[in-house]
Amino acid sequence: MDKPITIHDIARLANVSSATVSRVLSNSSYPVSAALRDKILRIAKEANYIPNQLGKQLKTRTNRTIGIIVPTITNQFYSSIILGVEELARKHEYQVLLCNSFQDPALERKYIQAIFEKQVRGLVISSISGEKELLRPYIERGLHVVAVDQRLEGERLGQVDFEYRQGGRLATRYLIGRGHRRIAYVTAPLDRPSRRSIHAGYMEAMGEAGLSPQVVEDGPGTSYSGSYEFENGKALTARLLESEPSGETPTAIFACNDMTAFGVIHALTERGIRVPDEMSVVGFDGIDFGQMITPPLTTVYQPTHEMGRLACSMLIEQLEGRGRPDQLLVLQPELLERSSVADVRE
Amino acid sequence: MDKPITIHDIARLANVSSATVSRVLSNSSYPVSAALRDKILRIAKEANYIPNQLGKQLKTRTNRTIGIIVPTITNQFYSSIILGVEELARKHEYQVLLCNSFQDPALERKYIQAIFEKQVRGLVISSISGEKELLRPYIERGLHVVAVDQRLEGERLGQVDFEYRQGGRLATRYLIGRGHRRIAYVTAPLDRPSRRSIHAGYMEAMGEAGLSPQVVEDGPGTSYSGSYEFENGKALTARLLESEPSGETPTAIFACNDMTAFGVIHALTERGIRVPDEMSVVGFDGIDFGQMITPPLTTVYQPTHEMGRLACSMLIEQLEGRGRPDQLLVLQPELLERSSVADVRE
DNA sequence: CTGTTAGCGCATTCAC
DNA sequence: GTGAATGCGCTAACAG
Repeated sequence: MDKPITIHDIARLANVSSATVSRVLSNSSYPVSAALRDKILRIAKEANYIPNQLGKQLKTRTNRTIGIIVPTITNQFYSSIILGVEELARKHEYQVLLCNSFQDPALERKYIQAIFEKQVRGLVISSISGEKELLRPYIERGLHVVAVDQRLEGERLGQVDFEYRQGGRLATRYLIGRGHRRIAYVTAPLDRPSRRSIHAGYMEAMGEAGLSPQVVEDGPGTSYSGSYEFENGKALTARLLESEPSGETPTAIFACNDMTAFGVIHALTERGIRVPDEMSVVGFDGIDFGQMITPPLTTVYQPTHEMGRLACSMLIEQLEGRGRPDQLLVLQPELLERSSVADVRE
Repeated sequence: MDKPITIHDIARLANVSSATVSRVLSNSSYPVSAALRDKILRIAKEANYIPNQLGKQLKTRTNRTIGIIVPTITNQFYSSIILGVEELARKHEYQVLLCNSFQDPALERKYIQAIFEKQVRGLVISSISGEKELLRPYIERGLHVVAVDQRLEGERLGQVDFEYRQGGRLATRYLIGRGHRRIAYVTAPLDRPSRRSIHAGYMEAMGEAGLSPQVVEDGPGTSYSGSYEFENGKALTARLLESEPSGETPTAIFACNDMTAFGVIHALTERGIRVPDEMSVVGFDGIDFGQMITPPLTTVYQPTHEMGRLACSMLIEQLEGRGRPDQLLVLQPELLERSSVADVRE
């Protein structure tokens, strides 16, 4: 573990100046005679030269890494977004600094600060705290931000959003089309825009069909853990089933996301209620696991991987001076029809 | 987006030298009078000073970030490890540079190089290519490595390993204990140590019980995609069911990991074969999703989150000069009994 | 085409 | 206690 060799070392070895070495080794367009170039390249190779990017970065004020902040990587919804981001980052020779915020605004704040101090100037974020105030000072100092999944009100940032409301409508209308009249909506706390939008879409579709909505919502303040969504789906289903007079039991349950839908199906199966024969279930997300359970989950598909790719692409455009800093991309929902919904039996 | 302010700026503002500012702002133990300290702190705050870690890192040759390379973050097995790593990293004020290798040795190589160039000196890796040769030159130059999940033969690196063989035995013996005699083992290519070990454990347990093993292995060279494991589980099950005379059909299937087991269950269900009544299934991993499917998957539990934590802890010990660079930690398997296994009906 | 010089922002000798 | 000077490794003017 001897002292790492620098361009000066190889400059000495080659009897040239370190400037020339730099020009060659950094692929500068600056002209250097072929002879010297070859010689330097050869010597660098022999000496096993490895450039120190810190020096380069400090000098050039560029930094080929982008930060990414999501609630938790364990949720496939987010890991899929991250994969998309990383895929595009790789293509452009960037690397990814990953942060899990656990929906904790304090942590979020700390990470943003740390990222910025490391001179990272690109950030993809799925923020829950939704405080654009948090980001603003950094943006003013040159941080480029693309918000994904969660809409962030703010002028100077890119957004890859999703038509959640339309998704809520789509799923609900689909169920109505299959003959369902009593459709429950089961949801985690309506404390963020995306959830409120899905809920609104559900309400709208129910309203236009003259049906009365039935919403079961978890109370706020539940601490965030890896399997919260799943447990919540189970709990809410229990509540739904027990609170209603049996004549009023819904024939279909629409869940705010796939993980919750898994919990719903689990609770149903546990009680001997067959899906979809006795109860239809629709989720929201379209994560891969939906196809692995029995029955495969019918759901509203969100192109997470694509969202990650787009967000990263947008970000890199900004970082490299192309593209406007306030681009808004809104992706449209699609219904992913699998096998968890049946026509209602009259 | 004006020029960022540096310690020199605030030195000027406070009428002191930048050295003094540095001492105060970097929490140096070096003595500075209380009066100056307060003044500098105040001015720095007013000016919204944000330190540039690049400068600091270049000078101090420290770098509070650790790299992590895994095949793919989309597999909950790995995302859970990462979460563990990140959790401990956060506790020690480190950040995490994430890389997905997609089991591609070339990519792996590229990432290691990039990480090293960024002066990152700590790496947690779940390498598939298993070439310790790849790592050696970097280790010699000061990279600290902890291998997780996949054993890497090499002297100068930490390892958090798992008793795969014992896990294979455990699952197989469990099935035998429940009365099964024809137990098939369904696996992705036996091209890495962990898989070979599980397989060996299976063979051993079958042998000692005087039973004949029945192994279905996928051919090598399949390209890696997110749902490979699942698809493979389906395909291998189909092969298993079709190749055997019906009298020889196994009563239980042991899969090399949970995702594969999901595929197995899926294929079974598709064919109207009920789990566990007509066929028992055991997985390997213990990922969260196992409890969300129907029936909940009985499996060999691997404490992935804990593995991530331990790996990171080990790494940080090394980075900070404590702890030996060749520590080996071997975690023991446990059987996670859920509902996908039934006693065999004679 | 090549070399000299001067920093990027910071921490750290060494004088005082 | 404090400041002046130096350099981490690299690139980018500016001369030649």
